[in-house]
Amino acid sequence: MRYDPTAGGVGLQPVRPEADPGLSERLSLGVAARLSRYLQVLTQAKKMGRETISSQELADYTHVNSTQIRRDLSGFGKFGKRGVGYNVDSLVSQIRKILRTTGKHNIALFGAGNLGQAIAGSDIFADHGFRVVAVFDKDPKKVGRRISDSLTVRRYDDLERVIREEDVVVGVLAVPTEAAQEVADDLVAAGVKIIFNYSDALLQVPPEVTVHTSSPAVDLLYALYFYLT
Amino acid sequence: MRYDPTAGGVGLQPVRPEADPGLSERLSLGVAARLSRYLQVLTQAKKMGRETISSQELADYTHVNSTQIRRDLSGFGKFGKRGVGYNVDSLVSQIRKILRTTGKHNIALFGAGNLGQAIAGSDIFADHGFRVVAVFDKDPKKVGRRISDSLTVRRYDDLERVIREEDVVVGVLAVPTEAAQEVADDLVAAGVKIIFNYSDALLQVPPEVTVHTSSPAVDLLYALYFYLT
DNA sequence: TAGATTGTTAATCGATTAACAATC
DNA sequence: TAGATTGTTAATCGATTAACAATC
Repeated sequence: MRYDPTAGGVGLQPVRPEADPGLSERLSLGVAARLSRYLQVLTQAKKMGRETISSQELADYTHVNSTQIRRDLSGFGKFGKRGVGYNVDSLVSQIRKILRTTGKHNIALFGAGNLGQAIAGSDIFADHGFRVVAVFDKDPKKVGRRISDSLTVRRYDDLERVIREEDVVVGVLAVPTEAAQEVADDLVAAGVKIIFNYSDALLQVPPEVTVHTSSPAVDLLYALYFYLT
Repeated sequence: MRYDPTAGGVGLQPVRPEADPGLSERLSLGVAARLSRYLQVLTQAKKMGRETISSQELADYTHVNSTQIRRDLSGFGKFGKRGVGYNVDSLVSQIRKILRTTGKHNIALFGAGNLGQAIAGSDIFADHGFRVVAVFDKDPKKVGRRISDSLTVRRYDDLERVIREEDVVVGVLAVPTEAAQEVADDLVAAGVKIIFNYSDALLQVPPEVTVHTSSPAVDLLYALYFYLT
């Protein structure tokens, strides 16, 4: 592909030193990253009513080489039909099975400002089995406010209890940069292992916790370089 | 690294077949992607008052291997000091020089809803030399509304003129999925070559136009896989 | 049948890692 | 000096690509 945002492919590491030759072998980071991206495009294609899709079309949308895509998929079975392509529905469920993300996963959202409301109101997460089950804000004036049909802003002090009761696995930070580290610390203390950071804070977390920082400017810089040269 | 969002590294392609051994050689996609990420961390580290940073710290924040980082940088000069690390300020300007993104670049934002307002109000873009110079919305009720100190929502019909007059190089779509393709078409017609898409639409654009679709759910799915296994 | 697209191989290229001398 | 960290090499592994037979 010409432009790869997850060009994070860039920067992969081995996952475990020991071998596990069975079917239950853990995916490499690269394969898992790419399968996730195929899933996103397939989900959207399904919404648009597409029944089949070719590896070339998937390549156009994901910026992953079409041969690479066919190879990634054929490693798990013969999902395609020659001369036709892949059935969208069936490929979605196959990849979900491979990624073991067929279940529902609960998210807690921090910050009920513009960004928080935008996230709560969108279905970018819902489409992939993630559900925002709680929204927190430190501003007492916002507590109790209705954010969507099913969400009301909660008191920040209830964080630990809510995370336990609602079985939250991911914390999403839509708070000001100055507040991000404190929320991250509280999430770590509450046992959350995945943090999605929309602020530009550099978060300090223990090694067992994964932080993903959203950085649209990085993608723009990258795109711009190839535009300028 | 354990977790690579730009793991887009995943899916890189050769840029040009011909060789160009001079100093003006174009960066490979992987290198450009990684340099962009170093820049983001360095910019934030600078904000936090850090004077030096080691390749190991950069590795922790970017999820790129520290040897890889030292190698990427040493390809352009000896920027570090043994036993000390890299000077943050000087590394920022070196990388900006390499990426040729020292100038200012103008962005037009589409959609003045929650997400659009969040983007206009943040400095994620501003920190990297991008400036939102115009905000558009199709809703007549929003036109004329003040979004920030310097931004007022404009009429969508003025798109072409504004893009020309303001020298806009990037269009950011913070519009509903249904509206995204139409805006993309109009941007392409106006000559914009980089589109940043926050909707989950699968945009159809000519090959010379680069689309980056923000997909937080993809990153979550990926992080979740390694959490579950 | 003809056209399209998968599944797969083989070759190349770049990323990743460990290791360590150089040096601040 | 002692400790830390860069710059660089060499080995390995995975991504990328072209090419094409298989087959829908």
